[in-house]
Amino acid sequence: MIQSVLKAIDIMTVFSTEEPCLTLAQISERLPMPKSTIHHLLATLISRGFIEKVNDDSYALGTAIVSLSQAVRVNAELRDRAAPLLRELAEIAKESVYLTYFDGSYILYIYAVESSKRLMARTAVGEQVHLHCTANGKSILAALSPDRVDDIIQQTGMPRFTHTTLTNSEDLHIELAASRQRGYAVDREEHELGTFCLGAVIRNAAGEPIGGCSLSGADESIVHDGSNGLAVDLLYVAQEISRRMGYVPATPSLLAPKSAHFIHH
Amino acid sequence: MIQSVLKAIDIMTVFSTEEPCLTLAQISERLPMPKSTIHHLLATLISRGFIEKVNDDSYALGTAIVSLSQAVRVNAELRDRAAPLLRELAEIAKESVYLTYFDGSYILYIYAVESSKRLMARTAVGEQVHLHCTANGKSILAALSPDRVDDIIQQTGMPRFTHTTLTNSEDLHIELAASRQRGYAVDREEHELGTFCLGAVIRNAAGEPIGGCSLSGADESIVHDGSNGLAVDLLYVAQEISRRMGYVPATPSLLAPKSAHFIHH
DNA sequence: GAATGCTGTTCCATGGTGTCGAACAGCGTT
DNA sequence: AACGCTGTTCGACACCATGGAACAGCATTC
Repeated sequence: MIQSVLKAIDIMTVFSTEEPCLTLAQISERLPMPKSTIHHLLATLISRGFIEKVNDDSYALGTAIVSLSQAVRVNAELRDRAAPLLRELAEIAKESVYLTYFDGSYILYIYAVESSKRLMARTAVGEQVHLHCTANGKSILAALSPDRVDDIIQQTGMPRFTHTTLTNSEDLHIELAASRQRGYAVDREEHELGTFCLGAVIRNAAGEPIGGCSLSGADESIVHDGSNGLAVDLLYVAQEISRRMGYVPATPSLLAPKSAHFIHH
Repeated sequence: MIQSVLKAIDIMTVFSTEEPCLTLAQISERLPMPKSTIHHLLATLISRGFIEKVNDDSYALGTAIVSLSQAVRVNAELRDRAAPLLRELAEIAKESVYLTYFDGSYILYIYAVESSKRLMARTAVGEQVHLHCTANGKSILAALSPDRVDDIIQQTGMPRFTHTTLTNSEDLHIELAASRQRGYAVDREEHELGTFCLGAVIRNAAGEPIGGCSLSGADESIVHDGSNGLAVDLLYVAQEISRRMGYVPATPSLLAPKSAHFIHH
């Protein structure tokens, strides 16, 4: 463990969306390091564009980080294979589409096609979210063993976000059984009021769940069973992404996209 | 300059979209450091999620970088203010919309609403591109002094990407004059064959150009003057983003969105 | 207007620690 | 069984990161 590198990383992780700009004094009161040490590290990070100075008296994360994230493994291997399919799905559904990566305990949003109906300013890409409260997360949990599910919720907890959030293990397991039967998971404002989602799991060559994709809308109708063919299209896309990741289904599915718009790649 | 931090950064920047996974041996042959040093640094970066191991014998950039990029200044200050407007624009135009940040020499793509017409898998977000060959870049150059333009092209050069790329200063200055008159810039497959763009500049409170936004399509009709109201809508959006960044126009513009769909915020 | 509190920045001696060669271990190939 | 190739661990030396203290720039204050 190289201490100066750890310190440099600690400095970078002090910045947040809420506080993108910090002065040296603010950084030093959040970290147990003397100002001079922080100053040395900041100068080093500035030289490589990881930190930038704003207004001569405060610091912020620099653009080099945005460029770097292009080369992150999940972006190159998962996102870039999934993106064209997700854009098609978004167009057909006329709703926002999200792609997430499962890191073992949480999901990380790695791609979004955001419709104009989505009013929130901040894009979800880069956000880390619990599994129990999203369609994406529940589609992944439904693909894991019950023991594994219990391990994860013990580790991360099941915090409440809205009045519909599932907050105990029993309810979650019932919901996961329903998701397995349907083939996809549903989120009825469980993470965010005014957001309803359908989510489907994505698997790798070993058959393990590695992420999910979801359709997200502000209208409850999106989660009504069979009210439209959105779920079928979502499942087709998730299956096709899995196939591109090397997954070979045990029982070959004949699932075809409902929408005639789908180009077969 | 803390050397171990510089080395850690050098290691991270060895990874690319083309080679997201590298073995220790591959890293060491690209960098003038002994394997053991690289190994120590990798272990440190792994402990914070900046690097991850894949398949027990190779390394890749980890997901912590994706999360970090959420807190990068331009994302928090520019992207999050512009995103809702850009999503509306994309919906009205039915084309891809891009937001770029001007770092002084290049533009960096920081947000995209990608339409299903865009076939390329990789999203542009995170990519750094020259100014002279994109609508976004030219709208920024058109807002700078001729001297500043010359400085930039001397520094970065004017590499050719397609047969329509402008590759000499004279042509560029003529084109920039036309852009100034129109109020927006045009890219006729100058960066990528099959991609036509309209670009408009975004300014900060001091009136300086800080970036641009663009409409991008695969069809040449998008750049035909007045063939549709897309340019007007684009200019409205760019102006509104500038306003949100604190810009107060010297001569108050009465520019209103042509499209009746536009919600006035 | 001098003094005070705050910034960010620089200096410098000390000892902790990053460095790098060499040795080790785990595989697949020859 | 010996070899070449991985990634990994060890250890001693020299370097350099460290952090206190001093400096400088700038408002605010008395």
